[in-house]
Amino acid sequence: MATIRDVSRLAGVSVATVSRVINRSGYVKEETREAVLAAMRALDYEPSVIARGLAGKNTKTIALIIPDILNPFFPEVARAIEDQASKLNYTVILCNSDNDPEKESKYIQILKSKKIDGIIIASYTIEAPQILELQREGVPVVAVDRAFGSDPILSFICNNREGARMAARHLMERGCRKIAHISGPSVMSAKERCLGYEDVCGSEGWFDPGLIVEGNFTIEGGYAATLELFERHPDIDGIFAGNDLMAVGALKALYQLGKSVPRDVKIVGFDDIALARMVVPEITTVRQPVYEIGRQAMKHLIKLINGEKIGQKTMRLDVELVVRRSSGEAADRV
Amino acid sequence: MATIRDVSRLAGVSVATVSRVINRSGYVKEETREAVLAAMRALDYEPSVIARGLAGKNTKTIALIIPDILNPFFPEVARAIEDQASKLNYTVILCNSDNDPEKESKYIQILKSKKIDGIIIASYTIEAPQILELQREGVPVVAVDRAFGSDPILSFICNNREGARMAARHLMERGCRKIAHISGPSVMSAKERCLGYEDVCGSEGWFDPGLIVEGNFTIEGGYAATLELFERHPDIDGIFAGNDLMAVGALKALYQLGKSVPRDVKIVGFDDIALARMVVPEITTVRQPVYEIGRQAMKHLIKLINGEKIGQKTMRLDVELVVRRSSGEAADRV
DNA sequence: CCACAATGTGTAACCGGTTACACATTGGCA
DNA sequence: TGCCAATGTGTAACCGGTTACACATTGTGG
Repeated sequence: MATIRDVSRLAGVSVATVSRVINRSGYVKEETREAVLAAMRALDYEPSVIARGLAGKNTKTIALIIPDILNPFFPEVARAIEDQASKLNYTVILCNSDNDPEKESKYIQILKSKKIDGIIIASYTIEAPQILELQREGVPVVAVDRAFGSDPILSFICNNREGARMAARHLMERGCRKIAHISGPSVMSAKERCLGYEDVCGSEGWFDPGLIVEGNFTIEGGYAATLELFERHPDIDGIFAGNDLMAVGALKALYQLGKSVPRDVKIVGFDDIALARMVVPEITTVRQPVYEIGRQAMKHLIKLINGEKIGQKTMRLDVELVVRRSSGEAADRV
Repeated sequence: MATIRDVSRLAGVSVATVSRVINRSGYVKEETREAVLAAMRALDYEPSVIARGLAGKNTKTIALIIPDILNPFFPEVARAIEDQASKLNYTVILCNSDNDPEKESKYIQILKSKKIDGIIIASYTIEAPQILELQREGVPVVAVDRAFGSDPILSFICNNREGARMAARHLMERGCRKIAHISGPSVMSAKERCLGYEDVCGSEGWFDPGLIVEGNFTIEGGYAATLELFERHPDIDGIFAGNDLMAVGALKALYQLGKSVPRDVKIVGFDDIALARMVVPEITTVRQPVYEIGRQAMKHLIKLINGEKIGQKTMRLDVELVVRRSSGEAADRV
């Protein structure tokens, strides 16, 4: 690969001039510029990102830390972020943390030694102090799907509580008289969804705290939670699952129990991952604007990288109810 | 962050000695070694991967080029590779190519300028010459889920043909008398699966070339293909789909047609992605050892990176039939 | 006891960029 | 016309490692 010195030699100028042309910095006579560009083309020259990084500039690399790419929610996040990154000539390092603080720390250590420009993190385990520490060391961080209260951390999440209300209201409108909630682990987004459910159902005559069961955001969790729910309350006719995975688990459990969806029980999930449309019946869900969240996260990370002073707080994006078969009319065939 | 010179100063030795300690190269007196290690610890020193890379060593970074992380097959590949990479202190750059040769080239260009150590590629579009060119430039490449005939390219795939035979035989054993095949796009693995199907079914009395329909490896493709198949052959009682996504599409189509699975029609997929266990009924499938493929790919990529001379050819891993409900006894409830 | 290998350590060039600073040259305005 | 700002370009140090080479020092066999 050609180096900047090869180019400078061929163009008959100094390396500084070539660097100026590359970075559009300082003064360069138009004539010289052309000569340099010609030389670059002739040599098929591509600046070394490594050398640039060492010399104190961007490495054009960011890291995405997620719990597990096998969880179908995260490929959507990853794709959105990678798309944006790629458009901006950035490259994304994928890190699966398994929500293990130790793995997380190890990764962050390595990422720092690689001088990455910034981190987008979606983790249930990482805590504010750790992120603030990173920021202090000069590493821009943006969180997604995770909020941090009043700490000055930029994060993009959706309006969980309002979405949950929409889901619960929808089930009520469809005639459900006993609606259960399968909640997620005790992270903020799961709690907010639970609160939204309580906002709508908490004051109903049929409400009972036993209608809320934890499902760990997994299919298995949703399955087990549903079996447990029906043991306690055989007359449940609506389930609002804290995410789509648990909704799918609920679907399987109901099939097992011999209940028909949506005739006997209606289901609403949350997230609108692709899986929601893959199962039969397709699942009604609250769509998170995942792609938009990824886009915004990346966009703002770049701003932070470029040293722009922007407000570091929690940004909430609107959600949308997507009605499908799982909450449809009982008469519907498919 | 402390630098190697800080460490050398504190330990009272030269940078060369520190470097020797870090790399376990050359001679270093045990005493000196300890002093250096102590200094490193005291300063919380971590060598800069960037500087190392510039100085001609590994960047401890590899790239994974896949068509699309949203296709549920690829998170499994990505996870396997990332796990291995992480164990070996490597970091993975994720690239979605969308099977677009232009995007692919752009990525490869960037990756080279980042001096990554190697590439693992899973792409239907990339062709042998491009990979050979990369190799010539000194970039180690390993392919997964893709073979390249006689070209000296190391690739890991599964035994598609034998797997397809297993699937077809299984359907026959389960009593199917008219088995259709939904094939994938014209890439080698899809073709091999089709051949395996023909090996088993081609000589049956009921066989008809019209029983093979292309489904593009997508859910929608599988759905459409199934509708088309049943229009032509309403008496089909078994479907071997070239991958699980198309099997899920077939499942949806059959539900739509009012056919019961497995009573009226039995389905077998291929890959054993997590989705196969998420739908109802769970799908019988031919399991690719995806994790093992990822592990091997990464392991061998490292060997190539380390300059080991290893045979550059297609490696086939064994598959396994995983019997689930979609091909189960008609009497089965779930 | 000496020659020579094995061991131990430091100096400085190098990887390929960026950039502070110095040094022209040009041009506009008092 | 003279002076100063704006423009244009080059030199060389620097980023933080690696490593060839030079130069001790120690150990060993004849």
